[in-house]
Amino acid sequence: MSSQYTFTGQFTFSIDSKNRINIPAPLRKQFSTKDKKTFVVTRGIDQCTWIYPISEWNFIQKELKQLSSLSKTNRTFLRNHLRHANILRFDSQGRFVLPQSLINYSSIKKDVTIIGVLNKIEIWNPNLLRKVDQSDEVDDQSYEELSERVNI
Amino acid sequence: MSSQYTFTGQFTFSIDSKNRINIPAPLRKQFSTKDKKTFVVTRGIDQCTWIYPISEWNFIQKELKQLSSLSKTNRTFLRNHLRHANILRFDSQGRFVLPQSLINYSSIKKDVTIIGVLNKIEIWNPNLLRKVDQSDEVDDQSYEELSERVNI
DNA sequence: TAAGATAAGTGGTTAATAGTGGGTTAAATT
DNA sequence: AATTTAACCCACTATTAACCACTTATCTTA
Repeated sequence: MSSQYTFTGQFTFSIDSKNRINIPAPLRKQFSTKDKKTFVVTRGIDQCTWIYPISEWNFIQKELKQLSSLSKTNRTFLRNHLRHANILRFDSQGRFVLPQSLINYSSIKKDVTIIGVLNKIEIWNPNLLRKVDQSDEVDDQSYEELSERVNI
Repeated sequence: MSSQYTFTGQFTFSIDSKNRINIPAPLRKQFSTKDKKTFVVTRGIDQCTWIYPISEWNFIQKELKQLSSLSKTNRTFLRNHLRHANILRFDSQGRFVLPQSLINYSSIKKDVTIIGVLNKIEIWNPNLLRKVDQSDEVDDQSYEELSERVNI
């Protein structure tokens, strides 16, 4: 089964004094009525914030339940990327408040770069994104192996 | 399965003060009704802009959806391909506005050369295209390899 | 071949929407 | 009860997209 969501594009917005971030209209428009403006924000694997429409998130959760907690990699992954998950909705203007913990994790200051990556949306500090672009870090071997079994 | 689109030909148009570019009528006419004037513009591999009819792009997307974001290689690849992709429609005059980021990437000034390349359309700065034309001439080895796989 | 008709390319104006800021009220927490 | 937090509402501005209009080119037909 494949996702209904096909987020693409890049947008530069700003976070306001009340820690609200606007979801770019082209992405927001894709939200299906059944998802009722509801989504999950959580830590990305890189130093960014991930946003999943709730139906996508439910699908991922089902996948993750298959993972055995005996593996250290699995435990670490589940710890780092599930416990920071917040279920949120965007307001009538299309905004939501980004939790302080994720602002810290993503090093968000004033400007944010928002990009669509198929079934999820990423929120970046523009400077960090630039850096990651250029670096050629070596893949984490454990995650590489995990990637062959789970599709998130 | 193979594409319904067979774009061919070369056209020289201009981009207007509002960054609009006209899709040449012979190419535009090929758009099927189901694609509803919708297409994706994104970075080409060379220093140009690529246009895919939405149904063509959906093929590509289906492939991309197979890639797990647990792999760093995949994440970087997906990000950099998807964030420059814009879903657009042409207006009642057959034009669309080329996003500023792609104008920069393709070094578009005033004139553009638009060429049909089977299932996609390319938009070039005419001067760059000339340069690439000349430098690409003798790469016999690559063509040799290609000849073993494709029969044209 | 000439003239009219149709389509294509280009330019500009207006109306709608998106992004942003701030204030007010309701809810929750201590 | 007081303070903080979150949801809701209103408003301003800039950008964008829809609309209208004109000119040039191409096609058709007498």
